[in-house]
Amino acid sequence: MSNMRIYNTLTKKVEDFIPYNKNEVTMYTCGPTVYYYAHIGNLRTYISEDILEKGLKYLGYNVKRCMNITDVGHLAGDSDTGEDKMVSAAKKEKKSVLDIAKFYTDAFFEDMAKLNIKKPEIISPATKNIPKYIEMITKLLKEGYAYIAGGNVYFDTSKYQDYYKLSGRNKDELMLAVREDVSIDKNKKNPFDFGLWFTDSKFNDQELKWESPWGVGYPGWHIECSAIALTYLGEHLDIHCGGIDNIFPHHTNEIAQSECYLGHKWCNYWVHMEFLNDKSGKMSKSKGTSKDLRSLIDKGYAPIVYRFFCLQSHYRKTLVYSLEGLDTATSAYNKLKRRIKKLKENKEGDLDSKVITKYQEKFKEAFKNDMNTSLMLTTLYDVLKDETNNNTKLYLIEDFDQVLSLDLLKDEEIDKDFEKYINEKIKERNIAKQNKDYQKADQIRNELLSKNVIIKDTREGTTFEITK
RNA sequence: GGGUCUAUAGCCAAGUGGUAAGGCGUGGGACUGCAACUCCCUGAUGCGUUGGUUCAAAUCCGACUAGGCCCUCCA
Repeated sequence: MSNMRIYNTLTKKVEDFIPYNKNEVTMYTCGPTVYYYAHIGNLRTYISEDILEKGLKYLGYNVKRCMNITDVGHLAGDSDTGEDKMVSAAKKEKKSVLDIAKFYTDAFFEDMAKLNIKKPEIISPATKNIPKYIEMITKLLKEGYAYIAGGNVYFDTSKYQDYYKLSGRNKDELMLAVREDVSIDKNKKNPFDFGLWFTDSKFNDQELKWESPWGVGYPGWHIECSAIALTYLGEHLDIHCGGIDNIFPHHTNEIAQSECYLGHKWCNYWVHMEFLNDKSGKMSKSKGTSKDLRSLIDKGYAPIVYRFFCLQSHYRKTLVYSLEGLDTATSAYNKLKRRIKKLKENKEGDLDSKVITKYQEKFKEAFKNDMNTSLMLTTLYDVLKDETNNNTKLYLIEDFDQVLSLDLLKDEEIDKDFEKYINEKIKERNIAKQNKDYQKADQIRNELLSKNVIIKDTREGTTFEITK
């Protein structure tokens, strides 16, 4: 069997994927900062990661996946508030930082569930790993990769040769403090050194602080992911995922501190997910242009349609968010479901293993081709069009849906009373039709339509479909 | 200013040197009391522009143009 091929940011090439341990894959995915609802662009990343995990499993790997929840120490950029995001959200909502974290963590996993994103088996909040940060920082200090200045501990980027490898940058050409809200920290020896532990910063208004050998304080953002990944996934990581904006500095810094701590190479494959943009560019929480899943649902779009919308595209291409795109996806998704429903209503035939193997191979090839979800969907359409019997098709659809997770075979649940009501109305309408009382017939049809029930007149009789 | 990525029909998108998949939409037809659903038919002499390599380029190389993202908040 050929290997999966995936784009690796580290080498900037599509490469064969070969895990460190034969059939075992360790996968780390940067999780959310839980100070507000995750926005849909953010969720796009998690959808792609979900496909990656499930696709690897489909190929036969055991995947161990870990995700962090950032509930502390993430510096704020919101102008002059001088607070970190968690603290400022807590103040605004008059709750404690931990309450905020709990609330939005729960909301996050609710959104994940609505999008059929599997929960990673290991989820760890930043606040639960303080001893590991301290241990790592202690070792980095001892071995000279870090230094203390102004009460804080910093990583010394000049001690790590490959610091700019992931981002392809050049130290001399980076601009300092490009964003207005970034001020230059005079404690640093090199401008791109980064904080490992703070006891004194402009974000001193922290609710959560911990004892450490360097005083009471809180960890820097970057150490969190390294420590959690090392704790739960070991010294050799196969895949590290995240949004493309994390390449620099977050992932760059993770590599630096982890490899200096370990003394050897840490992670082989860095996989970055592109953005969901609107016509003006990036949508983000801080720009105020973000939308969360709730707002899509309010507009009448099903979460699963958003997943479908994302899968039509490729994870390494920016996808433009638009109502037109969502409408197109809704229409395509509903049509797809209807075709599958027809198959279910007419189950027949013996499973044709030859056909099954043929399409499974095609589906795998699509996934192995740098996770080409668009081609995976095309394979699904190929199955629907094939000459084979319905049971074989249904078998393949169910098989593919292990990865796609589009609820392809799921039936809408209908309330029994509602169903009875609809059937009565249909009977009433058919009588009206027989009497050529079309006004009444249309009136009933519109009435049902207003309740999201679509009437379908077929040769075999009248049926209905519930939308949403 | 530097880095990095992208550019195929109205939208999403395949294509990895051999003569432009697929999905949605649009238009036409069948069906229908009219619709909806379904079914059939329908679209790029063309792949941002421009040079080059080659028997052959959307695919490789160069230049240019446009756009995204990053340069210590973000997925």
